[in-house]
Amino acid sequence: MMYLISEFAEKSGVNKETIRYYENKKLLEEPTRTDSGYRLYSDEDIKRVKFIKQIQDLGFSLREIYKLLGVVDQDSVRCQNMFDFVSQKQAEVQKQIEDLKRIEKMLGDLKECCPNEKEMYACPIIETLINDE
Amino acid sequence: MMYLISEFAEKSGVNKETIRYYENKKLLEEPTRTDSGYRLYSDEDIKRVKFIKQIQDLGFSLREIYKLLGVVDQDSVRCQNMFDFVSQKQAEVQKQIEDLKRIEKMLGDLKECCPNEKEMYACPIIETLINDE
DNA sequence: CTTGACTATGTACCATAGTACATGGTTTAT
DNA sequence: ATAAACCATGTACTATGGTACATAGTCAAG
Repeated sequence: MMYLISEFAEKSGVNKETIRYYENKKLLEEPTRTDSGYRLYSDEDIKRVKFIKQIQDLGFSLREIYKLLGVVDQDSVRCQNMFDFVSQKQAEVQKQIEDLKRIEKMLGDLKECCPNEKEMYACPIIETLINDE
Repeated sequence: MMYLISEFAEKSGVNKETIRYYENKKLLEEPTRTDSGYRLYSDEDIKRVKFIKQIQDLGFSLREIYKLLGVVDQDSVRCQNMFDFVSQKQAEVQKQIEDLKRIEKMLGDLKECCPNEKEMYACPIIETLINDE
């Protein structure tokens, strides 16, 4: 069962420009072609695009996915590599969360320094930000 | 005390292309100029750039800062607006944290499904991601 | 045998936040 | 008076993840 690019894109849940973009970025192999040069895709290819999308949702960049797929395509020790990959990303995400928590607290602190009369001209938030060096 | 663009940029902690970029984006007003057209900046301008940088670190985009500075420059009801601005961003940051927490948990779950023998060929993580539709 | 729908390629464009560079004018120092 | 060091402008380039479009070839139906 082979598909032309439009049907393939639809079944994969992306649009066809994205397919070509992924091909260009080496996330997808060069597909087989018809005699006239039309790209042909299989169900395996659909799985691959869906995999890309799934893992992209987990915060992986296309660059990271590219590296990961290189590992997957090698088809050896891939389990260890996948585990390490996920672990590293988890650590990154944990750090992002910590960073955002710090920012969230700072925003809360800024609100705290606001007086109740919010119609005043002098804004303590602005003063705080400017003078806090 | 007036500064040429290089000294101004250095005192502000950004480089001079960034200054011109900010001017272009209307984050900084058109500066006064020398007879020959050189930009001249004051200590007030330095405060403004530092303010931009401070609030940028809190997760505000330049687009948002532009709007915010519009409010600040009007110099009326600015405290209320500033308070609302910070509150809204805090809510956004809280949502980002929740999203990242969900992702962090999913990454943890993926690791859980890994067997102890990490040398195997079949990778449960990959299977999970492909079949999890 | 022509029209419409599909495909190919390359390139430009979107936002974001700048950075870098080419070309030309100005100022300062020797 | 000339070179170094600064400034001006405009444009192109960086990364990211695509989207859109112009031009041209292909395929199926009527």
